[in-house]
Amino acid sequence: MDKSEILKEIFERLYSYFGPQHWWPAKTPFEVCVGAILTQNASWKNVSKAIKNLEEKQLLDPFRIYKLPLLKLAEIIKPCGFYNIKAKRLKEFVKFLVEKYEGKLEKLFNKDWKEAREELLKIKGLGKETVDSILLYAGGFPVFVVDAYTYRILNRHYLIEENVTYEEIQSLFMENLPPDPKLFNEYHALLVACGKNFCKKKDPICEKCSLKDLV
DNA sequence: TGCCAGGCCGGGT
DNA sequence: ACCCGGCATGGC
Repeated sequence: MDKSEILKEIFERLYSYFGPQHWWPAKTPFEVCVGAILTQNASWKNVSKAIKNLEEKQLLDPFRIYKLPLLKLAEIIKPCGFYNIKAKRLKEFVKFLVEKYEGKLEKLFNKDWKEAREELLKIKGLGKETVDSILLYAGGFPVFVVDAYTYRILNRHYLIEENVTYEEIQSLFMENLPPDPKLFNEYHALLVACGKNFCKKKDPICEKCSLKDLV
C-alpha cells in the first residue's frame, strides 16, 4: 500500500470503530478559538468548565474579553489549568482580532489561509496546533491538525520516524489526502479518540485498537 | 494515588 | 539547534 492508501485505511478503521466525533464542540467560530487556546495541554473536561463560565457571563465575545481585566479573566477560566498564562494568550488573541479585524473572524478568514496562518502564528501563545485548529475548525480551511496523539499513533505503527517535525507530519496527510475540510475535521478527531481510548502513553503496543495489525 | 490531559514559551547549553 | 522546566486544575 502507498501512503495515500494507508492513511485512508487508518481513517476507515477508526471511523468504523468510533463513528462520527462531531467536532468541534462549540456553538460559534469564536468559541472554537477560545477552546483551542484553553485546551493547550489540558483535558477537554476542564476546558468545557472554563468555557461554561465564560458563557454564563456572556463573555464569549471578542470585545467583552478585550475589555475584561486580565485577573478577572484568569479567575473565570481557572478550571482549565495554566489559567494565568492562558488568560494572557486569550487577551493577545482578542487584541489581534479586535484591533486588526474589528473583532470579526470572517475578515480574518476572508483571505488566503496561509496568510492567516502566518499572522496567527505571530501571536504570542499561539503555536502551530492551536493555529491550525482555528483554521480548520473555526475557518473551515483544509488544514490538517497535528497533535501529540497524531505523533504517538503514527510513530507506534512505524509510519513516521521519531524525529519528524510538525510540518512533516502535516504534509504526510495534506499531500496524500484530498484537501477536504470535512475529512480533516473527522480524521483529527478520530485520532484523538483513538489516543484517548487505546494508544495511551503507557501502552507499549495497541492490542485492542483498530489499528492493531496495521503495518 | 499518581499520572496525565486536544501546547507553548523562554532560558540554558 | 536542541533540551528542559514552568505553567495548574481536575478526572480517572
